[in-house]
Amino acid sequence: MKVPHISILGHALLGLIHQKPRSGYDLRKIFTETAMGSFSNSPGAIYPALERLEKQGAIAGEVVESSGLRRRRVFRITEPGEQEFKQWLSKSVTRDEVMRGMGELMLRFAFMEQALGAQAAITFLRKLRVELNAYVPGLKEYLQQHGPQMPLSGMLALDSGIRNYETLQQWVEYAIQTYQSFLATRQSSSANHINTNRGGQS
Amino acid sequence: MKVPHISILGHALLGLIHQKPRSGYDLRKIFTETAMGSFSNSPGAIYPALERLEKQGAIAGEVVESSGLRRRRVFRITEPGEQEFKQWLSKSVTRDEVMRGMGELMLRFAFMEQALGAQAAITFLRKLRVELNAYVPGLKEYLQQHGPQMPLSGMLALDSGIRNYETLQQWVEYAIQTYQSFLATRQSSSANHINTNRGGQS
DNA sequence: CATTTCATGTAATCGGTTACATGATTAG
DNA sequence: CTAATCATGTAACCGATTACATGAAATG
Repeated sequence: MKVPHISILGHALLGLIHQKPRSGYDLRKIFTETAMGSFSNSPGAIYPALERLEKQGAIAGEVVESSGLRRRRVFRITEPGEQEFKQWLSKSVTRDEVMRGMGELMLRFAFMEQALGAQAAITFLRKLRVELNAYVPGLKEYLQQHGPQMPLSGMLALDSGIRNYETLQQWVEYAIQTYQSFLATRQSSSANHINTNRGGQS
Repeated sequence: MKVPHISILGHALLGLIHQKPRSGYDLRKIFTETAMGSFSNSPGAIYPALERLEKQGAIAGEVVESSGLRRRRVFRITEPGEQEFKQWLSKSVTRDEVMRGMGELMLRFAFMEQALGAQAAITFLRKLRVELNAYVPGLKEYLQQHGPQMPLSGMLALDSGIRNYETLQQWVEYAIQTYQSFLATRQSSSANHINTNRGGQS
């Protein structure tokens, strides 16, 4: 009921549990073995985080004694948890978030399609494009003005950050196009015979 | 004397104070107004961090009553502090650091030239190049293998991360070349007139 | 004279790190 | 039988966030 605040790690866990029920050990493995390695895989981070989510009613754990293995607590997402998760995903892209680093934004995006659909992902990308276009020129201007008075390594470090944002701008264009042709392909099974799925959300 | 551990924020503060003596307010302004906006500018983060550094003997504060303004505590770096700072800068680039994100690595690099000289910066970049070249192919392979089974947004998010690393690889090449011609220019006040870049080392 | 800016702090809380503890099950 | 892996926890510590407090000097 009461969902006071959930950390980034908490939302990562929530998102993975939203995909399908998982145990703490499953989640740890994901953080150690997949590309989600930026999150802590330490039990001292994950188990307390799961406890908090459970206490908040966002997930529910059930002890499972599957075939020989040690008892596992498998968590599934609850209704309030799913609501909170979707609300988190629905948050608009702010300039501030873009400035402080893309970590949480990318996490949101990565979960977005499954939970909210492709259209939401496109909307997200469009807003991200707007914010990037508004933010990046100022960064470049800052480099041009202050660069010459900075030590070379400072200037280069700043340049690296700017290059990352420019790469991100290119990626956003690519991602939008990818999604649009993805949607086009989906709905163009109409023409004359198959019509695989008529009622995807538009 | 005892320097048990210093956080990233602590090292950022230490580096800025190493450049020249600064007050807490100066440091806060840097974090709010310059491109170092990824660090917390909140007094509840900075003043306690400064206290810790002072207690550890890495910096020393002196109250200054300059012309009309309110009293300020201006911190300067101490000998042990400078030693610790340079040791931190001298840490080698590890695969693990590269994987968990470039934040601290870039901070180190940004301060490196002033504190350790251009040669150290080049050495750092070369090691970073090695680690990137060792890490990135695995990421791309991971995407190729698992991408098709991932939701599109997950795949794109991973692609964004890979693009960032590729951009970083390009940046490293650029940065190495920039430093090499910088050094060449410096030492070429010998020949007879211009000789802009003779011998980058290969 | 009131508001803004300069400047430094403190207290509550919370989440992550590190390290340790435990016990069951499978593999060699 | 012993080691490795599966699996879940706990406790101490520490640092960051948030929000509040204070007070002096400059600005209008």
